[in-house]
Amino acid sequence: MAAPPGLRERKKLQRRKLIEDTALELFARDGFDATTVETIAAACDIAPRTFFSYFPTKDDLVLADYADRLARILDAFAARPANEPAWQALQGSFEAIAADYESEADRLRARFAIMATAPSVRARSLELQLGWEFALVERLSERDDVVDDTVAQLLAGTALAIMRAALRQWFTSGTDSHPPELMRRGFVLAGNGFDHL
Amino acid sequence: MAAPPGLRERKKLQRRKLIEDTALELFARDGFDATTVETIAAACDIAPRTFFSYFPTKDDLVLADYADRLARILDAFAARPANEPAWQALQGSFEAIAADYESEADRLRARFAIMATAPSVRARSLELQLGWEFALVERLSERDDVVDDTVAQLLAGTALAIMRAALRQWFTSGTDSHPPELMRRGFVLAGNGFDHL
DNA sequence: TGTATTCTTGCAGTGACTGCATTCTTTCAC
DNA sequence: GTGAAAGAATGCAGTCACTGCAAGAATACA
Repeated sequence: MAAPPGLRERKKLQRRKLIEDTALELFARDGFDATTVETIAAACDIAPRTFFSYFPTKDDLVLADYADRLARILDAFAARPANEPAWQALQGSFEAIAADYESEADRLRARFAIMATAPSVRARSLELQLGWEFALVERLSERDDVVDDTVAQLLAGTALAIMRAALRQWFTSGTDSHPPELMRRGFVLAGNGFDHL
Repeated sequence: MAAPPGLRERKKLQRRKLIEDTALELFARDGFDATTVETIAAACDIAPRTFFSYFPTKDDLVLADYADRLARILDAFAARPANEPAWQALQGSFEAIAADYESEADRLRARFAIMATAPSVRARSLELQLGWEFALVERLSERDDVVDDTVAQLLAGTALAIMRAALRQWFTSGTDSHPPELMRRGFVLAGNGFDHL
């Protein structure tokens, strides 16, 4: 019951993907604000009301992959050797998803463009990332080598900051940069400490 | 023309403060979502339309002090000795505003409560803080000791992460903690580097 | 095939926010 | 002081995201 999850389930996923792709195209063509939910619905041949049973908000549609992304980070983190230092484990996990990012450059670049013009999406993105931070804090707190909650928050917060910086760098700099490298560089810098800067 | 800035100007500031105070009270009493702009306007004896000439959005009303706050950070940063290392200058600046925070505990606690229940405010808060980050990156990039843009983003991003962690700590932990100390602690930890954690 | 379950849809409504035109208040030159 | 110019407050009509609800359609399952 995992391979063919029934017609209903299949249709739902299919439709979800259709909405996402269609909307992203419209956003790219006409802009995020200029594209109404009604327009998206019409382009997908669904009722406007139906849109909201697939995505909670228009903003969230743009960030639809964030949930999976978080799951990937947490999985990667959990898969790290138990005796590895916390910071190193974080670095490894984030480098792993950096590789994911690289393989989806186009989609992410489109999103970056949307965020540049739609403050609400940018804001929501940051809020979701704050959720990642909390999830990481939780995992970090379970470790033996991270006793202090403040330390856990600092580690997670810095890791996310590194990620944002790396992605920003990736998008603004030329095409010759690679997320995993940028991410690693950030982790190394923060790992060594900022005191000598 | 700076001391008595004219009746018009005075009334405007007065009214702005009235709206802010009234709204914050209503939010505390009835909740952020349950308090409509119309209600706020009625309580202030102004037309609903007028509200929006004082605050761009309902969210922004809650975060009305963020602009001043940023100005304070930038001022503090600019006032730092020129030969001081970048990270140390950041630390000094953030400890300075941490002192501000401590003297406004009540107001900030009220805001913290609002953010806990109103995701849009939380999101907007993070977005405004991203603006602080950019402003700091700009200032950092002007310095001789920060040549690399990635480094500037890392420094600023981490500083903001430290600030958030410190404030979170302040609000969740007992009343015996002090923002400047919490802030300093974060800066020291990040200053020393996370590699040994 | 019939029935329960799970969407999809339409409808009516709320609430934030905007543009525009109007009216009122403050300012300022005379 | 008076009158015009500038600025702010207001009212109105409208857009758009988003919601609850109830009816209708599709799917699952016995």
